[in-house]
Amino acid sequence: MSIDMVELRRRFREKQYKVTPQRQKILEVFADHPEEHLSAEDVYSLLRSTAPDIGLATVYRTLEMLEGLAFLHRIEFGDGKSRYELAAGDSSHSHHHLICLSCGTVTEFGDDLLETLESFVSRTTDFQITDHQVKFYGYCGECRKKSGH
Amino acid sequence: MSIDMVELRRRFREKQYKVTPQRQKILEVFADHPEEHLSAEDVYSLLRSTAPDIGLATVYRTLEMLEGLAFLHRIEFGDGKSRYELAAGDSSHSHHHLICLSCGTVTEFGDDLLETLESFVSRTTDFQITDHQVKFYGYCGECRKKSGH
DNA sequence: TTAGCTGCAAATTATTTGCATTCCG
DNA sequence: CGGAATGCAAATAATTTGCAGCTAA
Repeated sequence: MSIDMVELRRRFREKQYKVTPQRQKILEVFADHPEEHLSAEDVYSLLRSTAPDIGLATVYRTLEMLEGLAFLHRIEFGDGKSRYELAAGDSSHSHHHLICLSCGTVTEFGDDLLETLESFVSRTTDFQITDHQVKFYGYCGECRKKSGH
Repeated sequence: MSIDMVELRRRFREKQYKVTPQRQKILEVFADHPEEHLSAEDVYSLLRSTAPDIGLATVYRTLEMLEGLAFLHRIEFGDGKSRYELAAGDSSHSHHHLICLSCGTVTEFGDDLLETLESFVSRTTDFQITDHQVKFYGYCGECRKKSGH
């Protein structure tokens, strides 16, 4: 996956953010690791080889900013650290997470059945939904085989 | 809402946990604050008047234990602290959270449309789901009125 | 009696912030 | 040039842990 630099510059300019090499490198890390849920520390480690001079504080500041610009999605899996993933380009960002209670593995599950629920909520409340997040907890195939859950 | 002490003693005995006054007080706090999402610090503060000698560490340890026993549900709203709420007695624990991006208010939304999605996942993957968590982000009625989102 | 609890203080861990310096636009 | 952004180190904030003294079963 690669980053649309034109779109990036446009969105940055809008908020008068500067396009710095650090920010580009950080986004690249996500582009190079699709389907992964990276913590600030993860990103920092992954940058060690390519750009060893980027500070951890910069990573934190950049992640926060990129989330604000909707380039990244923040997810909390309950392990104490925030994790991020590249937001899908368009609207169909709908994928959910299956979290195994036994081994902790997180797998993706893409689907849009949730749209039904979303529109139902919109219809029955005065809440305007812009985004959603779903997590399923349970036992993955591997673990079920091993322990028979 | 009140706690079923018989059930509690039964579940505690199973894991040989002791029924201490501290643990009871902590559960009472949740019983006295339904529909709220309390952090460890919240619980600790609420106990100040009734049981000023309960330490914060005990609160943390108890919350973790009660989550393990499924007496409590843990939720992360992304504000840096874990929050807990009383798990509904039976299976119909299904209520979701509507999180306002503008004012931060979290409201409950009870529904079970999600069962459909859950059974679909079960059917199409080898993942056995035991629980789920849904969060909707958007703008609440109040804020929409004010800012016209 | 005794394994499990508790309170307290000290230790960790994730994240934030102050500030002098550097750099994009 | 000038306001933003960066790196580093120090500061916070949430949660965890070690330990000696308690207490439920």
